[in-house]
Amino acid sequence: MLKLSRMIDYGVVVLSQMAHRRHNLTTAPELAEATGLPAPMVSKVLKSLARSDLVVSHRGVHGGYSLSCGPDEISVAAIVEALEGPVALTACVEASDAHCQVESLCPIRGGWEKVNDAIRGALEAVSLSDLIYTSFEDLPSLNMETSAEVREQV
Amino acid sequence: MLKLSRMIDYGVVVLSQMAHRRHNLTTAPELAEATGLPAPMVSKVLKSLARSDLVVSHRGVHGGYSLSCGPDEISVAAIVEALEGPVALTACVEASDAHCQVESLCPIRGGWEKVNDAIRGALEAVSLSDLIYTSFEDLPSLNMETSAEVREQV
DNA sequence: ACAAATAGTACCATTTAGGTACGGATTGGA
DNA sequence: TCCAATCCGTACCTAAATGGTACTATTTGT
Repeated sequence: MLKLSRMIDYGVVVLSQMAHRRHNLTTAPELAEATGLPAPMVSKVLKSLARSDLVVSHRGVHGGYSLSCGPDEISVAAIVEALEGPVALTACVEASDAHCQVESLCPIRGGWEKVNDAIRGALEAVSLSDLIYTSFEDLPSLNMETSAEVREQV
Repeated sequence: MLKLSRMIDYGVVVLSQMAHRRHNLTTAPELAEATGLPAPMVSKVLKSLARSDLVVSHRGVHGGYSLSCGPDEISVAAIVEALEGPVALTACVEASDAHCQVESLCPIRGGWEKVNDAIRGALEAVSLSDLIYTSFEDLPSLNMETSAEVREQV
């Protein structure tokens, strides 16, 4: 579970890159170049981030994007919400409604809220800078195979 | 994000149903009938749950399934792991490896571990009984439309 | 021996996500 | 005034994951 979409992955990478150039306007192609991600994807991600005001866009000839605030003020929850909508879990099984009433015990109803809150809290507690400033040393170099595996069953 | 799969949804519903009949052996068809879920799905879910020892299976004529322990001992994390594998988030973007080194700043690497831990902790903190024993009153009745919507952008 | 149950596997169909392409809008400069 | 660089929005396509079904084998009580 929790296979977070590539969009979020991209989003974090891009935002991290921007954090290094804070307050410097950077264009989408530049960020694509710097991160090695496909340019259209970077563009797409930045648009979404701009819609949620995590980054500020400047149109026109010398336009570009810049972070709207410091990386410690951006929570992972905010990034996720910008790119995939509100953080929440499914509520109840579709067909179960009728049976909940008839059988008098589809006991779930709203119980997921607790899980939602727990997860939302967890994501809000981690900031972009938490992700960035992690020990760079002693981390195994990832190659395409391993990271693909890790991505599995997430 | 966090659109939890229907398998997990089913799993929780089935486990909840079983919790009401604790220590009573119940067959997969019975559970399907009681929950209103498609029988093959219930069967599938139970098989997975049995593989992870969340339920105990008894084969043969008067066989069936029963919970292996109390609903307060089953965490949501355990259910998720039984049905979808280990709880973890993607590590890094595939193509970024080369660039991480070359550009010297794909700063993420392992930063996700913090998020993983936070989420895993959140899921482990909520038990099946937490999901079950929630105020039944004053919960809006869900119909197929609304629950489908809720499921969106989870 | 038979029937009721779980176990396992393979398979299909639909949805969703990743990714691309294109045309429009905005702005600064030649 | 026009052009070029940039962001914006939408639509579209392909590929993979998911939801769901079917079938066969295995176990076990009567």
